[in-house]
Amino acid sequence: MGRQPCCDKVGLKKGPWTAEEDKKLINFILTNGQCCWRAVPKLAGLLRCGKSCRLRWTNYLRPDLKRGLLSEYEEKMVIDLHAQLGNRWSKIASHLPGRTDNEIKNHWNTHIKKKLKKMGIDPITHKLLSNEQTQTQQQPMEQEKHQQQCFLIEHENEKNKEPLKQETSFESSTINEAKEEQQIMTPLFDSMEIVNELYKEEHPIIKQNAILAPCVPSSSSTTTSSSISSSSNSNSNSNSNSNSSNFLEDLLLHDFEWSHNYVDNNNINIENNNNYNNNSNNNINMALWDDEFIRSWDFVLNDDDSDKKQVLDAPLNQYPKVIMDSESWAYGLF
DNA sequence: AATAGAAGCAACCGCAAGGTG
DNA sequence: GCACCTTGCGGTTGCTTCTAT
Repeated sequence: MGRQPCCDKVGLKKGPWTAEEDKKLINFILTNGQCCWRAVPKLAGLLRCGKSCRLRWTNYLRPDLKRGLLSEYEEKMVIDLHAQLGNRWSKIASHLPGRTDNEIKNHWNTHIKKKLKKMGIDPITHKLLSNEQTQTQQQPMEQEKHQQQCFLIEHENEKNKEPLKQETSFESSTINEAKEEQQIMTPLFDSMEIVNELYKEEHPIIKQNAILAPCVPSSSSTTTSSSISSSSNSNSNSNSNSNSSNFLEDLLLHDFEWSHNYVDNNNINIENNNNYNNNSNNNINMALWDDEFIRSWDFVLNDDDSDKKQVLDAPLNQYPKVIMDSESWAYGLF
């Protein structure tokens, strides 16, 4: 007995999602919440299979997603978690609020893997590659590798003396989890330290608040440098609503995570942040349901704004990725 | 300016796990 | 325990964009 396909593929659309499809999906989930994905396309009027809708929502449309490149700290975490968990991207993603398994997987395959290889580190085992391998793969990098090895040995010794403070919370939780899961791999070196060097060597330092999309109360206008944000500001003044923080709750979106507490991200040093493992309760980087964000949903639902209409006609992926805060999220789409 | 190749990433596919009757 | 269904996961594909020549 063959397995039933997830959907009847005849007549269903594939490939990149259009803005119109996105809008339909968002509208549907806004009004109905996340329910049986198989039924979603039919009810939402989409010629997609449920699987595709779920994927689109979880990987791209979900409001709590961060956009843009992984920050330095996030990348460190990915490497460290990968050393412990292997290719279990969803597990890794669960430690990085706002990031999807797909995103992390892609980033690993396109960026981190290369960097590690370049440094003579096997991205699978997180151990140093053998001399034969590294000689054939990267003779020009020989000197760099030697420096790396020296660094590793040096810091391994330092680590024995004094553990790094910033790692304590994160490591304890991940290690506990890894124990529960009968940890498969044990990295030879502390990958956090490996990556510290990695960044020294070739990765430009990126301001974290530029990547992590800080969210501030609407009274202090956020300047995330995107034209999308600035255009939304002018639009948002007309329908500002002090009660709007309850707007989505009114729509009974039970599957969403309701956050009422702002954290002033300007004062947050992510390096010292121990809340990463607490993402469901203290999502400090994304205060999702701030006024600006709610207004953007308002716009989504009331799409009679002809000014934005023309933007809707082009597929989303034709637009450059921008640094998104919660305000610009929906305006980035619409 | 044109073109080829590389890089990046959204989306697809198939399988497995978990839930339900 | 079985059959069936839905959801989640990880590997892979293929399109778009970028970069080098």
